[in-house]
Amino acid sequence: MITVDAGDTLASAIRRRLADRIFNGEFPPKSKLDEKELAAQFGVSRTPIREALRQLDTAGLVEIRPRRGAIIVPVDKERLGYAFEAAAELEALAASWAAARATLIERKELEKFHLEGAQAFEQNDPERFAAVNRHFHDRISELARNPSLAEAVSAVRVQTAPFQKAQFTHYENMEASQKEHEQIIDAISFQDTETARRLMKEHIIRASLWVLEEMD
Amino acid sequence: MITVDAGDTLASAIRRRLADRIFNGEFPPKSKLDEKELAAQFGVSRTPIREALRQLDTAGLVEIRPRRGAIIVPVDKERLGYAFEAAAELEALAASWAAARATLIERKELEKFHLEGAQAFEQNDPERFAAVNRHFHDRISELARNPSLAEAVSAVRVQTAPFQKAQFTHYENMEASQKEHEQIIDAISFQDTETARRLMKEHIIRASLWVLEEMD
DNA sequence: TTTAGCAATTTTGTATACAAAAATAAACAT
DNA sequence: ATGTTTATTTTTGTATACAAAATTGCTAAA
Repeated sequence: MITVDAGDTLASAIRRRLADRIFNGEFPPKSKLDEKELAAQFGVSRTPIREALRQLDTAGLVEIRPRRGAIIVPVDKERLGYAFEAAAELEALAASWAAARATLIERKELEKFHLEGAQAFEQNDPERFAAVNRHFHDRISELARNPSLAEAVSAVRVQTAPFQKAQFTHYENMEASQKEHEQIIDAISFQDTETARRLMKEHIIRASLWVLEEMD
Repeated sequence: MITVDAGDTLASAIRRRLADRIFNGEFPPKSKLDEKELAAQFGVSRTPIREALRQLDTAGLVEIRPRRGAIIVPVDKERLGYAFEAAAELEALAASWAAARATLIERKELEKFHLEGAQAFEQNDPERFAAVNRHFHDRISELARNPSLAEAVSAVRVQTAPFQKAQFTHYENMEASQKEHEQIIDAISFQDTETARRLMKEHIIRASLWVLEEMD
């Protein structure tokens, strides 16, 4: 049974819950999302389930084919490669704009993420490191001060998100990622837009290669 | 009354129809989309209308606030500026990738758009010129050979599309746009990725300035 | 054993019904 | 006239009902 706080609807609460579960990789790709089953699971009728599924469809998280129901969108290696390639460019752009547009205080505050990452790294806590990593990238999208770009970045990340979790189980990856974050923060701090752009692009491509490597 | 061809659903047909009408600026910003009224208009029940509206919401074309209905998303000048800024970068990226990745034949076929544009220009047909313009940009997104980038481009264009129609009513704009297209096609033809990128960025920024100028 | 065809079952898509919140109108006081 | 409270109407959100397509399972023929 799902509960919904005032001023919100069942459908949107369910949409968020489902999105979270999909991000966490709870549903294997191609697995079917049965409306009646989900309705029973959430303790509601099919109506809000259907509305949630339709929204997840246009958001790119599930795929609905007419009269054949919704399935978790199957992201094959090729498609994932495209998503990473695009993400590298978009986030690189965000980093360069962040370097140019964030205030000195905001740039300084990025150090916070570096410190939190260092902690997670020292405690060898990949779960937490992944969370810090996500927040770091989100923050840079914000600091780029362009909502349209931020939306584009997060739309692309929808594709890659379910796969990024695993990459930090390798100790070396956490270490390398942490170092790269430090350099990126430096570039942004000193408003070195071109270096920020280049480092972010390299950073994401490197992470992409790790993820794709795992998929063989 | 709406008709729906086999293998499709009312909801998705309605979604497309509504999207078209919104793109064409048929609904003024902030105008309310009444479910019952739309249902009567299309000759269907509220159910497919609601599903269509929810999808248009996540696509960014309308805004639904809980229990207060759907309105045409009000794109103010500031928001539009952000969208154009992002569009310039994304389409510039697409142009550079198209220059690098399209086949010789595909690159040659871009001339077709230039010819069609020239016709529309000579006949002083802004409507048709705008259509050719759209197809030209779409084609370049395709030739960039990255579906994720193509999606990002079209998502951003959702914001700007309703405003782009007007820009070619000015004869000079058509002329300038046509010349710029020619240069961009040349750069792509010769796989000059950096020139393609720069020209496309300038091209879109110039068009953006025209549109924003009109809004005072 | 496999495959083709058909009936039964399940699942989706749409319509309708009803409950609850929001918008509107009406009555009243200031 | 203006503003405030209450009653009425309208609109949205969710549940349920029903029709139609898709899936499943069965039977029988090759």
